[in-house]
Amino acid sequence: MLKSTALTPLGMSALALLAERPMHPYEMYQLLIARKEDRLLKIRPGTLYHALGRLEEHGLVQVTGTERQGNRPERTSYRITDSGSAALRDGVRELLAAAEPEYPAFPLAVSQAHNLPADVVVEALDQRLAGLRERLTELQASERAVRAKALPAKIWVDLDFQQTMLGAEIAWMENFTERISTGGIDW
Amino acid sequence: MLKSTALTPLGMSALALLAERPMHPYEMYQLLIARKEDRLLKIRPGTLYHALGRLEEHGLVQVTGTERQGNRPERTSYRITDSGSAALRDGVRELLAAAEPEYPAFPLAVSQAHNLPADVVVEALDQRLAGLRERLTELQASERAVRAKALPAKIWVDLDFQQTMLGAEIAWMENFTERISTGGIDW
DNA sequence: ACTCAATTATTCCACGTGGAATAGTCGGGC
DNA sequence: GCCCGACTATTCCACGTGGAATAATTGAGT
Repeated sequence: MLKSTALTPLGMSALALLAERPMHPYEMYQLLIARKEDRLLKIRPGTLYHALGRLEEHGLVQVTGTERQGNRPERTSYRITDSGSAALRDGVRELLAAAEPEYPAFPLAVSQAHNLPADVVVEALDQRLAGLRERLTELQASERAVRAKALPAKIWVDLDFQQTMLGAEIAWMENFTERISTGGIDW
Repeated sequence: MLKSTALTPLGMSALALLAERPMHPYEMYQLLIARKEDRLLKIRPGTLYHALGRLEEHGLVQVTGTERQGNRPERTSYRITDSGSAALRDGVRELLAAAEPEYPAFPLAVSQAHNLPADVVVEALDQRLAGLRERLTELQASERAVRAKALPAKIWVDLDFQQTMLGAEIAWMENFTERISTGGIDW
């Protein structure tokens, strides 16, 4: 299987679902949404079909069959193969270990902010801050929800991580806007 | 200009360069690398040409002319237009204010980590930690370098931001691996 | 009973990225 | 004086994503 072709995020999630049980793409879509995995990756039904097609080409999944309900479009179900299971484990491990930088857009915006007058920057950052605080609140709510269900901690560690990172970003931004407003940085 | 088509990161950087002075794509490439902007975005010469083409289609830049040195390929130079300058300012402001989540791969990996045995997870995370610490060291070196040049602070605020975020990530990971190793989270 | 909206389920096209291919030129070592 | 590798400069193709298009079906309100 020539480890060559690394899994895309969506491919990895799809494989993980098929590791639970066989299903068809749209069912995956519903499950991912129901489990709020759209907090971790962009989930678009169209992309999912492409992803499954690619996984099949690479021999990581197989079609188990197609069925039809009334006059609806045919549903094609997939199941994971042995090399698919291996690829999933390898993929997760590599992703955990990967230190290659990713490129969020906000730092770029910060680096270009000097092109704008201070008051415009502060106003924009205040808007962003409001949005980030809202997201943090949602994450906290999600954590309370899973805690209430007494699920094993290892299932929701990612919530903890996201809250930590979001918290750090908010703190930095508060400090930064403060420094601009009070002239701590001259603009 | 129908604000419709948002700037891509590379498009924004290219526009910012042309706001300084007209130049040709490869010159932009060299400048961006020299300024270490590849810490903020992925810079690939090929992509740059496409980006310029698109900017031109949208009327944000104009060809100023083409010249040829000896037998080398023709160089096409661009300059920014008025609506290009406006688009740059708007783009930076919107990016600063944008609270839409982006989707780094690591949280996904964390959420899937429960598929792997604890010792494999810890080993992978240790690898990652090493990489992150290295990147932090580089950022610190860069900051010392710009500080030494006594450049205005608003030019390198992004270094501060990236260090803060990287520091938060490292701290979380140290704590997390600790909790797994000592059984604080059961796996 | 009727209609409008949402859901089910998939296909397809346009766009942006990344990497390879191309091809000429310059500088350094032997 | 010659060759090799790095640099200059651009083009092109393959891939993955995201959104629109399609089309049938169920459910909710009137």
